[in-house]
Amino acid sequence: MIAETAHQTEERDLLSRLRFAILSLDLVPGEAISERALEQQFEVSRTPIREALLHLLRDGLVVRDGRSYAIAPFDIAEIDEVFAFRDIIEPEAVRLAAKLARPDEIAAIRSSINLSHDEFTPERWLEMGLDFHVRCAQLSRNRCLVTAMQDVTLRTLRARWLSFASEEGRKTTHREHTEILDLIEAGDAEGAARAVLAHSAAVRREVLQAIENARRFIGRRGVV
Amino acid sequence: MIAETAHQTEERDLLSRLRFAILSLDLVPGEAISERALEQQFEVSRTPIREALLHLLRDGLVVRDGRSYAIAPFDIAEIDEVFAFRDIIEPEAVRLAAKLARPDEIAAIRSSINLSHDEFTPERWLEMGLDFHVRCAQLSRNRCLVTAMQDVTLRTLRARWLSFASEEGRKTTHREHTEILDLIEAGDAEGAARAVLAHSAAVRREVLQAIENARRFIGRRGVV
DNA sequence: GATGCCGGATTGGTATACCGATGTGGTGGG
DNA sequence: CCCACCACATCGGTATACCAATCCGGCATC
Repeated sequence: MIAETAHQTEERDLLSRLRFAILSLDLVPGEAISERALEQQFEVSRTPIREALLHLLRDGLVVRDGRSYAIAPFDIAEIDEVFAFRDIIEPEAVRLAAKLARPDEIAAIRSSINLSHDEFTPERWLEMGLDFHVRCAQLSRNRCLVTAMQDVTLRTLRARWLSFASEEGRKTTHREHTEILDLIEAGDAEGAARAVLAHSAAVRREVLQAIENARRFIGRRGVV
Repeated sequence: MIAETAHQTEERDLLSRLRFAILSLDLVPGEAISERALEQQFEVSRTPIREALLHLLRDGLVVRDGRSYAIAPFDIAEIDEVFAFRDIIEPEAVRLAAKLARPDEIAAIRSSINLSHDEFTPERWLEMGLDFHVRCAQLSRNRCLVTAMQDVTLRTLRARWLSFASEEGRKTTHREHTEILDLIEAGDAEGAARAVLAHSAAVRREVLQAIENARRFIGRRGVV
């Protein structure tokens, strides 16, 4: 079990490295990329590159026009659709969570978000912050909701990356997450649903603002 | 544009062939499969096999335990979760559809389901029958809803395949689909939402019944 | 006879060679 | 000077060779 992931580590590592390169805008949105260029850049063969590209394609960080790949541009319309979709599934997810969650599961999430709140590294914080919603979805005991929530977080990942910097935003997020968790723990399904919707709206504003602020850093083809 | 998909055809073809082999129970649920065995069986190299397996993994028709692949067993719990998830997203999808759909789009879907009703080949019929819900989701103008609906249909694809045989079931499905489309066209959002829920419940019963009937054909490891 | 160990067969992961298609830049002709 | 055309570079798709890890079976030993 210890060495079991050794062969996966490299592939996971490549996926993470590629994803990080996209998130950090090292690979600029809208830019065409080729398997062979990435092969040289990341010093691995095309086979794992292809596999990673398929994942990123699924996650919406990479797009294909015809035969060639490109870094996905910021798509305001898509982000709107993602948030609209989130507003459909997440209230229902936390309603189910409020009914089904066990205290120890809630405690685990609570310690997780407190931990991530103490950690300062932006990378860790972002991953934790996104993880919260997925872990809440897991409380619903519905795997479809979990994967859908994963999809939602992944598709807004880059936009949120733009907006992680603000200390105030972090504190707000932590407070709202805690509030949601409290309501789930109290079994208040409707309250949790409302809190989630409010949180979603706040994040949406923050994200769209961040894209607007970053617009000049990104090329014309970087925002659609 | 005509020959543009020539190179894709083979890969798509492999994916379709593999999927068909799984759906038709030619590859039995729960059975372990290896890339090299498939390579010989389908007479293509491992590279496209790997790619197809990744797709099928995502669609839930193939699972991994550790390092090796296996045909996904029928997972009753998962099917329940899929239908529960569908009951969350599809009512909202048709509500949006009822508000946003253009008459020509509805007409296109209507002719499509009538066409598929006339076609007798089970393969074509199944694809059309599943396509209906995805195309309704497209009317919502929300790509997340579309992909989620695609996911839902794919994850129940094999189970529905088991239950496609009945002529009566086909007629019922066609009638319910027509009814849903009528309500969307009339702009009756709530009526369409109710009709979709009723249809989902009917399909769910049908599917679970089909699995129960097929239980003896599938091995012990074929149903979880 | 049971058990433990070792060796070969098989697995997935990776690297690489080859192919046909596509797009592009340079050159020659109008 | 402009346009058409051809050669070449490069792309993604495919096939295949190689590797390390793992699994299984048989043999030797207790």
